[in-house]
Amino acid sequence: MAINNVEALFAETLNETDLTGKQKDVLRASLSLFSEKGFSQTSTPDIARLAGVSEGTVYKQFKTKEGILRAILAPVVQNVFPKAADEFATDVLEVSYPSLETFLTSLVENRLNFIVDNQKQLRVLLQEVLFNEGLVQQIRTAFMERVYGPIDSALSHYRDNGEIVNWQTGRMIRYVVSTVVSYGIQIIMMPEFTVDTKASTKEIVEFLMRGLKV
Amino acid sequence: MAINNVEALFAETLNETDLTGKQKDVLRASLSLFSEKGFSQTSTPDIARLAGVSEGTVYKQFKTKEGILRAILAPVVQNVFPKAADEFATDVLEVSYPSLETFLTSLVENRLNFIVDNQKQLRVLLQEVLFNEGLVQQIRTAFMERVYGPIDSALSHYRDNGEIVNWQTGRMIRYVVSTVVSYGIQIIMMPEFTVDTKASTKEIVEFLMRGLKV
DNA sequence: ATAATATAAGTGAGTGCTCACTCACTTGTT
DNA sequence: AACAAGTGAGTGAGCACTCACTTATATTAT
Repeated sequence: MAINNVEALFAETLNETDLTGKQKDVLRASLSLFSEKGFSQTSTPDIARLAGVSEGTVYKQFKTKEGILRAILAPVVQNVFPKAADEFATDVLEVSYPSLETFLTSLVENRLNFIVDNQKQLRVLLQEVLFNEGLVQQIRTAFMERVYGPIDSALSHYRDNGEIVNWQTGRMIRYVVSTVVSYGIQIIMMPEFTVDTKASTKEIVEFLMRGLKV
Repeated sequence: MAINNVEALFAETLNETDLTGKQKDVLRASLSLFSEKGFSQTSTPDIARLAGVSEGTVYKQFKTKEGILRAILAPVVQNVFPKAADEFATDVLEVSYPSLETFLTSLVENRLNFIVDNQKQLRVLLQEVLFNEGLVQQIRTAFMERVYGPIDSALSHYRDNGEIVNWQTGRMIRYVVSTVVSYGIQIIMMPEFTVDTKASTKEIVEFLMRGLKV
């Protein structure tokens, strides 16, 4: 049974910065409100109240409301894909290629856990990508540079070995991502229900193996 | 090559109401702006300017900005699922069950075309479901009552015949929906690129057949 | 057929409120 | 004493919405 440790993770991220205690309070309050109500429906007086600071404090470090949003999302955007790529390199592909099932299991479980760990930020990110084309471009670039490459290498390996269907990488990634997201959306939209990431991983991989394996 | 006929469809919907010309202008302008900028980032002066009416006119019929949003989304929420169910009954299941592939092809193509036809409203709906729990509940209820039943019947038929895997209906629906949505998201997020719905349908069905068929 | 009257639709200046943000000042830290 | 962090009243802008008035349309009387 996976435990929702988004608070712990965000707290860890905050601890790594040299912000004052009150500035960290501002970020925590902002994330909560942006996640619950949306960026636009959250006012800076709201943030000040929840953080227990003055309105001027809200602007001291981040200059604008938009700056607060960037401070919250930048770590997610910059870390989600590099982290995936790095973990891939060290944990999954560094030694000889594992079986396809092991590869998919590792990938899927890793991403489900990431969704569990970052669900508030992902909820904020989700609403932002609808109208923030700069952010969409940023995510797309990071994805192509840091994630597509390693997975392309892995899938090419299995394809060249005749283990999986001879489809374009983009197409296969689309199916993997959309199946993971269909479980991930439940985590993001209904945080009151804990999702068994191990059981979910098993179901996802079972379906993907059937869909992709020769 | 599918043509984006959302304007034609929305125009048809408007023609079916007894609203005045200026009121219809208000709705058209509202949909465009809500879709492009989001509900919160759209102001009622914005709507008045684009519709070419006075600010008071914006409120004449719909009373509040929120009322305009409801007027736009209600037809989508009330029609998307009933339409799916009705079309299923008359076009797909009325005669004897077709082959699994024909069934999936019909379903997938129908839903992709619906996404194409309603992409602006779906874009608005997407942002609303993030924070409007009433709307989410409404969609969920409509889905369970009008869509789940017919698809459950169909999938039970194929399962009982030993044609597909012995998985729960909810699980299989999740995979169908998420795969369709992975193509549909491209339609919604990047309307400047037309999506070949027939080719997409073929790819989707190929993957789903592999994933579900025994 | 035309004029008068009633009703509906539309108008846009104005309202009260809240917003994002500022900055002179106070408090806390080094 | 100097500097940094925090404060909160105040600012200008723009919001959603109102409403007294104007214009357009429909109905009725002549």
